[in-house]
Amino acid sequence: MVARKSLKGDYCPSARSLDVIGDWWSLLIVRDAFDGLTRFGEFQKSLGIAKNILTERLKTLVASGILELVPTSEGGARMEYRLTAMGKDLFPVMVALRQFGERHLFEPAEDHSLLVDRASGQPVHLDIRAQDGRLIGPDETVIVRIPEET
Amino acid sequence: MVARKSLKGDYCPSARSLDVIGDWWSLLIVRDAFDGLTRFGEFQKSLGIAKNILTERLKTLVASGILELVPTSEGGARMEYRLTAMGKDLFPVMVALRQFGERHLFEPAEDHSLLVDRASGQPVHLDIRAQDGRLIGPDETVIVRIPEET
DNA sequence: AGTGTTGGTTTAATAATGCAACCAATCTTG
DNA sequence: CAAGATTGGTTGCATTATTAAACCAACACT
Repeated sequence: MVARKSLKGDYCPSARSLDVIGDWWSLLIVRDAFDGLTRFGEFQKSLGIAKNILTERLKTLVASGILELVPTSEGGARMEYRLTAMGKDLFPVMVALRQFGERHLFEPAEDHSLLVDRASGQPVHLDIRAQDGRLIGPDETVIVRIPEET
Repeated sequence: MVARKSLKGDYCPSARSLDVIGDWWSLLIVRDAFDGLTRFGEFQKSLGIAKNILTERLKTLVASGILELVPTSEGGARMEYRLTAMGKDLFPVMVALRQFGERHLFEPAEDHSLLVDRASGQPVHLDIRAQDGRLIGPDETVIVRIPEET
């Protein structure tokens, strides 16, 4: 595996994230995991992914600490894939992707799914704010380099 | 291009988003665009991507409405790639990816970059809230199916 | 007018992906 | 508890995507 450039060493946090979950299938697997799927066969059926590819993706997701392989809750010898705490931290990524899709990738008359607060049934909101609570857009931000403290 | 399954028809908004920007390079190009890069050569140099692939990715990003090709600000005959309004709506996705990376993909002593509010110099926050302002995690949400209204 | 830069295209080699067949271990049913 | 079905893969081959390098036309600069 020489070809595809690895971003592991990149100082940009987004690039590192993409290095881990930036391929075509990984985020779809994670989405299904958020939807409650846990078994190899469930992912395979839901995504229509080739089984060897699924095997490899699950393996790297486990190796990255996003999924873990635990004994199934029914107590059998079979295993299931579950989101770790780190995996659950991908929630904002999923919500952001979902909201972008909702906003731009559906026809007005087309039906789609919606993410709602279980308690109230109302849609959830994602926003980016400054420390003082102001809503912030891309033009009001800068990227600064934090040097390691020695 | 027959092989890779298209998710265009999927009812899940996240899947549709991934269909548009879910390949390996597109989000990195978008990240660079947020960082102010506009020219073919700038992207190519920044990413180290093969030029033919960059050509194709830029073409599809333009076709999807995320980038647009406009005459360069200096007035020459050359063109530059700029984020559209739709493209700028990917900001939350970039911020979410960045924060995931900051949290999980750097050693404590390693230096990295940080996204800050230009006005205050303080880091920006991304949160997911219910309508009443409560912070919401993955387990407090459900996905509901909105049927098209007829 | 000549030279370098920009923004590509083309070609050939290599890597990733898909697909179908196969297989061992588990689970279910009689 | 044996027989068949299901689960969770692995293997090999065909197809597709990506890369690297060479090439090229249009512009910009002097």
